[in-house]
Amino acid sequence: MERVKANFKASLELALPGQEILLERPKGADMGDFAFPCFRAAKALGKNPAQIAQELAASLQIEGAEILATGPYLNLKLHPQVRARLLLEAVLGPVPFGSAPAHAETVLVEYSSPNIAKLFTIGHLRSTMIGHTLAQVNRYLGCQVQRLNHLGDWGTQFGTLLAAYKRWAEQQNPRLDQDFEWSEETAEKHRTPLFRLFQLYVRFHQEEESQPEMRDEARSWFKRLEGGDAEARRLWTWFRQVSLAEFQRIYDRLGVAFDAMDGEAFYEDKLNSAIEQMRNAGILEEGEGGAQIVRLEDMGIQTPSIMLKADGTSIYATRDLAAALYRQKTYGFDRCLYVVGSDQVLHFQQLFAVLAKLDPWFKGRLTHTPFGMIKLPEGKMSTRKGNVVFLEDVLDEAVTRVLAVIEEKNPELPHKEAVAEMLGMGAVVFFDAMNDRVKPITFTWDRVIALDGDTGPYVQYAHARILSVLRKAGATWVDKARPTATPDAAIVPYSCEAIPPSLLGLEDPAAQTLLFELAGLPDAIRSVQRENMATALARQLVAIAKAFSGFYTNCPILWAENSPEVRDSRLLLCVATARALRQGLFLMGIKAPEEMWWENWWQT
RNA sequence: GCGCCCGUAGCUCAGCUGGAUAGAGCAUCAGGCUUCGAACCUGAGGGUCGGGCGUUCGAAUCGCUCCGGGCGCACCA
Repeated sequence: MERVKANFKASLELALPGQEILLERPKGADMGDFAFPCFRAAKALGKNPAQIAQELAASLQIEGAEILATGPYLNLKLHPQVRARLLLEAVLGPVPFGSAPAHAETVLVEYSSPNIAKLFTIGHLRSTMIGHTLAQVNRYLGCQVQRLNHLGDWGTQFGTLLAAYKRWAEQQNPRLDQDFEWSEETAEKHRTPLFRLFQLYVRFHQEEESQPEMRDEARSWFKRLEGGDAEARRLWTWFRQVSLAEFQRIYDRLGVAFDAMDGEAFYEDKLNSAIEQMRNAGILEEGEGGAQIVRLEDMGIQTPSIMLKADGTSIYATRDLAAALYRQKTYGFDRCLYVVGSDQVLHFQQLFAVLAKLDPWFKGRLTHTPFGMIKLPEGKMSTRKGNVVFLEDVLDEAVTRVLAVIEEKNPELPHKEAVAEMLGMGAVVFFDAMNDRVKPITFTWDRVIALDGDTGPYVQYAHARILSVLRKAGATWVDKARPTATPDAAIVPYSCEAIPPSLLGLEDPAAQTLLFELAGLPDAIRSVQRENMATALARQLVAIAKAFSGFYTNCPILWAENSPEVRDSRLLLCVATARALRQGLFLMGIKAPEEMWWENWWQT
């Protein structure tokens, strides 16, 4: 497929010397596989674009394809047989479809980064799953990826927590294992020490509004913590431990993992040298009220970056700076992506500006990948105010709804719970990717857990139907659509399949459309890497699933016109589609059940 | 007030390094299961791409401006 494209491009370069040849993907299979818009060439040559297209169509020849002038476009359209052969070779060949060979580029992806002592909300899902997808895709495309979880385990919030614990918990419930008499538990499953910590945090902020002096209490506790106070340290360690245990449970459920979990506290002993570097560079100065700041007006940023507060303690900017310097030394990265919400754009602009002043090496290597916040219909979510939607509640609700559908449509299905888990997760995670833009999302249960239409379960359903057909065709066919071994972090490995000489039965327009959409997958994967958004991949998977449905309803597979050759080519197309869907979902962290059925190849 | 982001079908959103007739899903309406999974498919209606001006052979896409919404703006992260 790539060879034909390169061939086409080379021919055009020969025919139009000096012109830059940019090939596009036509809108549909009937128009062709590659398109060359003639507008620019027309302008340069002072001719009508449609006329140029016709002249080129008459003069160019590519084996196995027609070259057609369609208005101002010159389209290369492969013969159906050739298209089928090239595509099946690409999907079923030895190289994972759409992947790229390993190369030396090192990409750091910082994502998830929850705050200790707070619970995972639906808001954390975005950073976690977008980051996971970016990490997977970059690895698939041959980059050396480091997945970093920059845990929020340091800062004034711990002062808040320590102060709150001392005030209300130490006497009443020092181990946080039972209810506070002043609180209302929300649900049985939240009755954990971490949830009690969360309650302390919320209460502190509520009372702080009427008693501003409590803020100083919190700040002084953080100062004690940063100063090495033994009691503060002991409690901090324990809070952290309690939190990590619950985070891990959620990561396991989401199938997300990290190469490093160095939180903010990890950089504590690296802050001084970072401050020193800034001082030596002469960019640190004293601002209003005695804080140490870096002025950034010359970089077009009016708000200076605070590096040390007036009381001498560090701030998140200090720790982010130290982290970047540490990563420079440790990984020598080419790119570092920060998958963090759009409410922090200014912070990252400041951070990148300070780093660029400190060392030009950083220029162009740092990218903030912002995403829109998730709002509730009644307004912004705020952990402090306690009006949040917890991620686990969303996942549980999704699974419950899927289970209800199963009971209705397929009550005999074995392993219902496991299948429901995969589909519920798929619905929530896929929804997030479909809308991966900077716009804020208003959370409503029905939207996030939709199961019909352009959703994860739609794609998963297409996959399950394919496997159902293959099961009826025989065990060897099922095996072709199954991974051959445990996948590594980004690649589901499949066996290489020989393509038979005859590929009858794929000339039907529905089959050709499916081939065309499959051919769009590599571009979609590259687009994820380029745009740092999962949207293109999610939408291409829907397009493939939709095209499969068309193929499935229009082309009989198992009893295809009494022709074994037709049957085999169509089965092969099914295998290719199943692999593409499964691989694509896998990159997004979504599992594809075979019968909406339990399977456990990824666990061992 | 200043800065950044966003206004596309009734609803939720794609499409944005300018290019083919602006596309999906949901909802509504009309059809399709004695045959490979109907968690599906086929069709219909539905649009001043927020308004205006500009650049261009060509603008949803680029620039300016106005309107509407979100976020941020020095010791939280």
